[in-house]
Amino acid sequence: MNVTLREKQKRKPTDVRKREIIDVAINIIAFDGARAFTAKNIASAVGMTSGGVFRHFESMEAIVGDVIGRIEDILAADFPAEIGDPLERLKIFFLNRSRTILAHPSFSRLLLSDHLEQTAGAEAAKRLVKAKSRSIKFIHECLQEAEQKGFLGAAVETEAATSIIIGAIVMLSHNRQQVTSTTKSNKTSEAVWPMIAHMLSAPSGR
Amino acid sequence: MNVTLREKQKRKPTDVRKREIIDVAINIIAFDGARAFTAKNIASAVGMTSGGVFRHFESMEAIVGDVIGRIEDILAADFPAEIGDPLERLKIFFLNRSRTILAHPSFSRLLLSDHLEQTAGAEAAKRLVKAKSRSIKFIHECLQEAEQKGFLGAAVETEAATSIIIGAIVMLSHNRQQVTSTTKSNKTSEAVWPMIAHMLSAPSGR
Amino acid sequence: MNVTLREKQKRKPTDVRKREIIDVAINIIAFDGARAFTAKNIASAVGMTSGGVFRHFESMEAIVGDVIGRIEDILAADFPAEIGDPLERLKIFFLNRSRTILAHPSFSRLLLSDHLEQTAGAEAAKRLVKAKSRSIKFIHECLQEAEQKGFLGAAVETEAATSIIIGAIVMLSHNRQQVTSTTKSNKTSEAVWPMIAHMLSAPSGR
Amino acid sequence: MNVTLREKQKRKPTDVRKREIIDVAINIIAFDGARAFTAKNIASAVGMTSGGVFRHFESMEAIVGDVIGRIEDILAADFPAEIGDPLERLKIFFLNRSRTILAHPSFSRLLLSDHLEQTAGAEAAKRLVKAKSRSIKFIHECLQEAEQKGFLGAAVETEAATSIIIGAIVMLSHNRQQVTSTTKSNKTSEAVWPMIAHMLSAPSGR
DNA sequence: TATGAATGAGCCTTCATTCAT
DNA sequence: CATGAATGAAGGCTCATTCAT
Repeated sequence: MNVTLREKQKRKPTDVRKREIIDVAINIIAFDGARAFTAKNIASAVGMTSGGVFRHFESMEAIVGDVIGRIEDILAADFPAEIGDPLERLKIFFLNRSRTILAHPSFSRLLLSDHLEQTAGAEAAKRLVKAKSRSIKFIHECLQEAEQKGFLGAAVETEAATSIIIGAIVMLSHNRQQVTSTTKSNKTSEAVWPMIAHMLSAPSGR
Repeated sequence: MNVTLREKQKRKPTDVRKREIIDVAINIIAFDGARAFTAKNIASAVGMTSGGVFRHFESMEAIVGDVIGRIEDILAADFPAEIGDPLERLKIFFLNRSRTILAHPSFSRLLLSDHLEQTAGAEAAKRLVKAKSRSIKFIHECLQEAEQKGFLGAAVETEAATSIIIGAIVMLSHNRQQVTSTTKSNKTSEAVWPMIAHMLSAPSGR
Repeated sequence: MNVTLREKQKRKPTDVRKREIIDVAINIIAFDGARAFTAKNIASAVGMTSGGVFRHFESMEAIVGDVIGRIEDILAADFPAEIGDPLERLKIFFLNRSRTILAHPSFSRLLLSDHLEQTAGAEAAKRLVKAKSRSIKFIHECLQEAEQKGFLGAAVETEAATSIIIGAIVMLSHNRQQVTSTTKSNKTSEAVWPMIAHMLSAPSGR
Repeated sequence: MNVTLREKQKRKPTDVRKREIIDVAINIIAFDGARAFTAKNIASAVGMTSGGVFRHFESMEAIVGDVIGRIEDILAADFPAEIGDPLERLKIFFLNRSRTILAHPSFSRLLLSDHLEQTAGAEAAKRLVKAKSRSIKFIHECLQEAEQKGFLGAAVETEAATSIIIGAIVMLSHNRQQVTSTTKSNKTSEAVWPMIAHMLSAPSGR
């Protein structure tokens, strides 16, 4: 187990370093903010000097570009394959996305904060916006379909509902300094969907 | 011809300038990001030179401090006076807060972005966190009280519900690049509370 | 006379500083080479910190731009007003230019070295090239006119003569480490035109 | 199909590489300027990585040293063997040097630019200066001898003449952006010496 | 012999902050 | 109260150089 502490001068192939840098960059932007997104911070988190970063990325902007790429990929995996029932489809998406966000706590912060948009080049920023709105559109479409099929309660406004659902997802990872104690957030997240489902459903009486 | 060229050359008392600077600072941080929060940007938005800013504030950090102060004040006004029915109390708060946020679109962005926390000094950051969690606590307490009084549906988890409600509020001002067309967002926001109310209600009737 | 040695924190208006910087820049590029053309070198030669340079110029490139502007102006003053006799016109130009170059020893180095072209932005580089070729064209046109009027010796090739004349001018300020002792270069320069005149003249015999 | 892919992957002995590097270095300094004289530029022109350069040269300075060595050699070959008539001797030198410069267009640029002096170590710089002044001295001595023997026109000042002759040589390779069209420059160069000869001659006949 | 990762210094530029005016 | 010049500390990026592979 004493496999040495030689922490100096680790020489890793670009692929590895690139991945490390992107990971670190995501965390820095998400938790320390755009202002902390500096070459030096990245470098020292990865165990390098700032100059070394640029052997792997042409510029800071390029890093953000790849960060966004990574986000695109991960978010894209949440969309469920063809499922007939729109509410079922929505549920699957919601649970997938919740899982994703809990697995990558930095993500929702990133998605919400505009940090990325502001650090990214124009092209990458556009891609990010597109990735974001894809989720929104997906939710909204599910709801519209459900509405047409009469699955929704009369008082349900699809746009408002979309907004609420997204808000619910976003909040999942913004739990740090909140009521919730430690890892109970997991349970919390499980309790959320049923309530949303109830919200969407046709009220029996009233 | 010398019809009041005063507009430039304006030499204003500190009180006025301070207010201007804080307003501008809020907008910059909210919409252009922490990176754009520079003395020069502030100054030129206010119609000054960057040097002049420091006649009114000791440092950039001091500006952030006052920004947070302003936020504290505005948020504090949303809490309703003593109202018996916890759900009614919650509703009033929700509507107040919604109105506040729609009136100050920069606010929710600010609250969410962590920009402030990261730019502020330790003391101010703490105050901001407290202001944030006060709202959360308020919501949660309303819900707990309602639960105890049997006003909530059986499936309602107070923590999850808190999370959803906050999410709904947050989303109100994050509508820019979304489905919603222009000013319909106002209507959308009005449609939100009924749905939440329904979500909280007992499945049967009320 | 003891008007102080306070050399610190001299605060000068932009106009003055701009001029100082341009002067210094010319000398650095001319005598120390493009590699020494750094903000720090300029700054310390002027009595500033490197950062201060950019209060007066937007970028290094902008400095080069103005340097070229200055050169354009000075060179432009050498062209004589309308003079009938082409050889007389040429002589006046030659003497003007010689005087100019001896007064600004850095100039010919600058004009020859391509240092500037390489440091300048595309637009400024073009202007410089134009300024250079204007002199060449001027000389060549004088010679062509003289040729047509039969003022030149039969063996005189106008292009070759142009080349020689320019070479003679250029050499005037490249005398530092040469045979010439100190300031005799002035006399040398005076001796040059007669020889060129002789070179251009029709040989009496042969 | 495996018909000699050797072209890339070339692994060459130091001798070859050294020569390649020096050649490339000369061209870069001459045409792209001192600022472009970087290990990376050299390496990529030679088909290597920048690191590889230092297997053949200890430092950039060492490259410049060898570049100067090469120049010394080539320039040295221009001096004619013992020839009695000083003007004849001078003519031979002039033609040799012209040929040399037209064959190595980068040379005169190099000689004039001071790029080398500034990039070279002190010792190499001295060698370069010596190589330069040797030519000047040679010309001047020819002229002085000619003067003593009464071969020169009365108005001929040896120092001024030296200057003109050097200028003429220098200009030979600075013809790029000039009047001269393309390859006529060759002819131009041939036309130069007769004019200089005439300039040196006694005004009457010979 | 050559590649490719890494360092450290240096350069351009921006920025908070100070201060003479 | 405000401007404009100046400083010093970063920050992004390049570059010579080293060295493991």
